Amino acid sequence: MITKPKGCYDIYGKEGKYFQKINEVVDMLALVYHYQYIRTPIFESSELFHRGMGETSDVVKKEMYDFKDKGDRNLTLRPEGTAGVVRAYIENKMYGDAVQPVKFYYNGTMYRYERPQLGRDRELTQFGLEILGTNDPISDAEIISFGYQVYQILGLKNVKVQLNSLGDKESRLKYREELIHYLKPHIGQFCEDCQERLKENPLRILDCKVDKDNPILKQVPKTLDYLNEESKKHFESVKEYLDLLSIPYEVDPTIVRGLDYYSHTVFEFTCEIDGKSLAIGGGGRYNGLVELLGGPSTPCIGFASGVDRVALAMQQEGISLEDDRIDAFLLYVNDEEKKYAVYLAQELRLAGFRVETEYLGRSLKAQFKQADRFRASFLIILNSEELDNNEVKVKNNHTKEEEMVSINMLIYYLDEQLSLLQEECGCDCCHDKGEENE
RNA sequence: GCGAAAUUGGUGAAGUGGUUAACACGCCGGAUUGUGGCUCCGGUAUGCAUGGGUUCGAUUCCCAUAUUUCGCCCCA
Repeated sequence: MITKPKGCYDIYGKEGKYFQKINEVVDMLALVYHYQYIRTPIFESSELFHRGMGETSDVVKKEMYDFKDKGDRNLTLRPEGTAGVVRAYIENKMYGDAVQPVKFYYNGTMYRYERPQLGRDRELTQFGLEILGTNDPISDAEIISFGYQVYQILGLKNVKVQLNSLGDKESRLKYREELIHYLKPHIGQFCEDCQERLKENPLRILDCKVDKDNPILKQVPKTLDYLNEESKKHFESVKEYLDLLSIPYEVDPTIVRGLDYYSHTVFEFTCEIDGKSLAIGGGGRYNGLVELLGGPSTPCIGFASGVDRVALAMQQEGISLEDDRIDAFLLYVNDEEKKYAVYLAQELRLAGFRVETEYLGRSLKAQFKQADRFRASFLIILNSEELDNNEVKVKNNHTKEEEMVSINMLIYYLDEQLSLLQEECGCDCCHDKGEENE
């Protein structure tokens, strides 16, 4: 048997529906927040990601999906969306466009060469936003607002916004030095990994799982204390706008994103699931990246969220999706009826009804079962003799009542009956049956 | 990149070095020759991830590979 590659997933069925729902909400919000859709290549020159994300990190060294094509070009499956968008911005000289800032949203698959484990696949789906060309704190607030609203509209209850500021480059470097200086005398008390981290990645010590309760960390210098005046002002302003927009947030000094390109505002969205808080999205300001990749100095902010994880969170919170019952199932037995079923199915579908029919030539009994599986509101039972009289038998699958309906009137009849059903039956009795236990 | 465990039909799974691989759900058919969701009856694995080996004989033992799960590194 040919199996899917390691760390990849087939998304379909119920999970597929969650994906569709998320996409729908993102598309809708993108429209009203006025973000244009961008679709960049799934692979890019390796250099783009390697330069953008900092050559030294483990991420680049061992966790990129690098490959060579037949022309011996070094390519990499995109590990995230921002670098591609920034490349497109520079390559298409969008910094010269009349409309500024440039606001994009995307939705697509990303790839990471990692050892898979729960919630960490090699292929994952993310949607994301970028605003390129403004440093105004209202853009920080807008990005966070967009993300927050996606989760709200999807119905997630336990989403938290955690906010921090790394300050500008100058503040960050100063902070890093201070942190190393502070931790160095005590580093013997930390786990081996942290002792390694001190040199390469001291900020990561702050959210080490092993040492999180070490009292030394309670007194640790905070990024916020090392912000220069301008950075501080920016951060204060972002918070004010978030208040204005009634977006709840917590300032959390341990939010330090992994990539080098972040500066100033950084944030994460987490969702409480089974007592664990799971990051479902995150982002921040990356004022230096456009320049690093060869464009003019351009302030930007972005956000990305893992669709897989959002879907998981929705599932865990028991958010139910729109009813997927069909309106009518066409039952038939002989060939004449079958032909009519095929014809009628198209007519009804084009009139906007959700219609199914029998494909496997099963017994009438089996067709009834099938119709129930589809949770059909109406059963249309075709009978040659009745067809000759231009009539079909329509059975209301809720009341079990049957009625002969003239074919001319069928569309009108179904329309009326369905709205009646909806009025009477906005109840639980026919919704979510058999949808539980998952 | 490192470490550990798992892999039996459409699904959940039990089980054994030796004739027919339990049970349940599902599915198909019948009882009910065009009205189902209940009941009863019957059917339902080219055979136990793949490739080697040990053996008179392996799904059961050994090795390798693949995938999955968990932990580490790292986290976009």
